[in-house]
Amino acid sequence: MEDKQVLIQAFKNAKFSKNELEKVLASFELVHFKKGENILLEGKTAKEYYYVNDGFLRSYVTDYKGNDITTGFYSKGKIILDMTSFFLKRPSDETIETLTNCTCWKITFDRSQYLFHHYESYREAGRARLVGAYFNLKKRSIGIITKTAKERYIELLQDQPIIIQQAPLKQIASYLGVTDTSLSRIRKEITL
Amino acid sequence: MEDKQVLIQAFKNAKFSKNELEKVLASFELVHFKKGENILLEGKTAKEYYYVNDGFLRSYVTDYKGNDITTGFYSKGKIILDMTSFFLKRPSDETIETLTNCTCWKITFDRSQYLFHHYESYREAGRARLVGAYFNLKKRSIGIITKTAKERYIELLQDQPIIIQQAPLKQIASYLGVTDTSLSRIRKEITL
DNA sequence: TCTATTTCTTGTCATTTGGCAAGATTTATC
DNA sequence: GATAAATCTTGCCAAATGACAAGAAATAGA
Repeated sequence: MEDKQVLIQAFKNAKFSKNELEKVLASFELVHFKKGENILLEGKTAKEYYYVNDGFLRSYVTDYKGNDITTGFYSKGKIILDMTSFFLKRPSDETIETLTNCTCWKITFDRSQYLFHHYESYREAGRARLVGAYFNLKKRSIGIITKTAKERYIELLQDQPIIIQQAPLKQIASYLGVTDTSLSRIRKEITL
Repeated sequence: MEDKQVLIQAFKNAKFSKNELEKVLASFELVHFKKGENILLEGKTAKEYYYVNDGFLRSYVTDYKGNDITTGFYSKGKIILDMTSFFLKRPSDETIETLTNCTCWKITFDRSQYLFHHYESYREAGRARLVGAYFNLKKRSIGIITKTAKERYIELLQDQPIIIQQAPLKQIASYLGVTDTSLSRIRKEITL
């Protein structure tokens, strides 16, 4: 049974009429992914975006030394959208992979674009989401500058414990901007 | 004489009709600031945004230790827009100050909002700008994680020499995420 | 021009974090 | 359940960066 609770929640702040909300919800299609699949590959252009219905995913980039840096984790209700690739139609610089079996609500660029230009509420919601993503990223980069690795880890533990629980240490480490060795020591120190 | 070259340049990729472009350009007003003025203050809500016509500015936040962290520098042609405050109507967490006498093209929220909802090209341009800002910020935070302070400094020197030339060392240092002491040493090392 | 103030440099030393490698532990596969 | 593979921990030492303070240099005001 398709329960669109995740989507309803995602748009709960948008000021849609009943009819508009239905049009928006009807624009999403449920898709399944197996653990280990890439739902977006570096170099490909994103032609859709998703909301996580169930499962756990991450996005990462490969730096000039060949290391992969995790740029985000996504759990139920989170949006999966490589904005740069999706909106600017450029090859993505990141890969998005499933860490578990997943189901996601998918919407295509064309459909999203249609909604964006025809429904004021949809574009307000979209803009707010974009701005929110920018805000979070800014907060995170200031954190990298002003806080120690330990402080950042504790903050992540408090704000998004699901990441600590589900993701492997190495991926959490690169997400926090430390080596896995260091993160292992930080963990030890904290649980003492 | 009011030469709107800066604005024309800023919207050069937008697909405006001649009439639309004129409407957009007419929405901006030239304002003057003296060196040392705050054009946005932490805690206040941004009710307008700007394009720099002439001069040099920076934005900064104050971290939990009381240090100010420079989050951006703005020279001719650059947009000055605290997105979070402007779009979400929230008190700003940053202050924007002029580092020289400045002239800027100003547009109000209400006017921008009008254009956004009435002109498809304006909202496409706005979205592209937002996505571009997100992309730059992401690139910068990945840089903080993967590169040494020296590498980041060299990169800044190549990409935006105007910042190195115009801003005081301490502000560049916090922008790069290092102490002023370290940056001073990095400079020395490079010019050897 | 002459102070006063701010900015920048430099020395010394401490702290944080990284790099590498070995071993322990957990997880996957047959 | 046994083996292989991946993940995590730990020890050792090196490199990067920070903290503090003193002095030099540049800049701003009077």
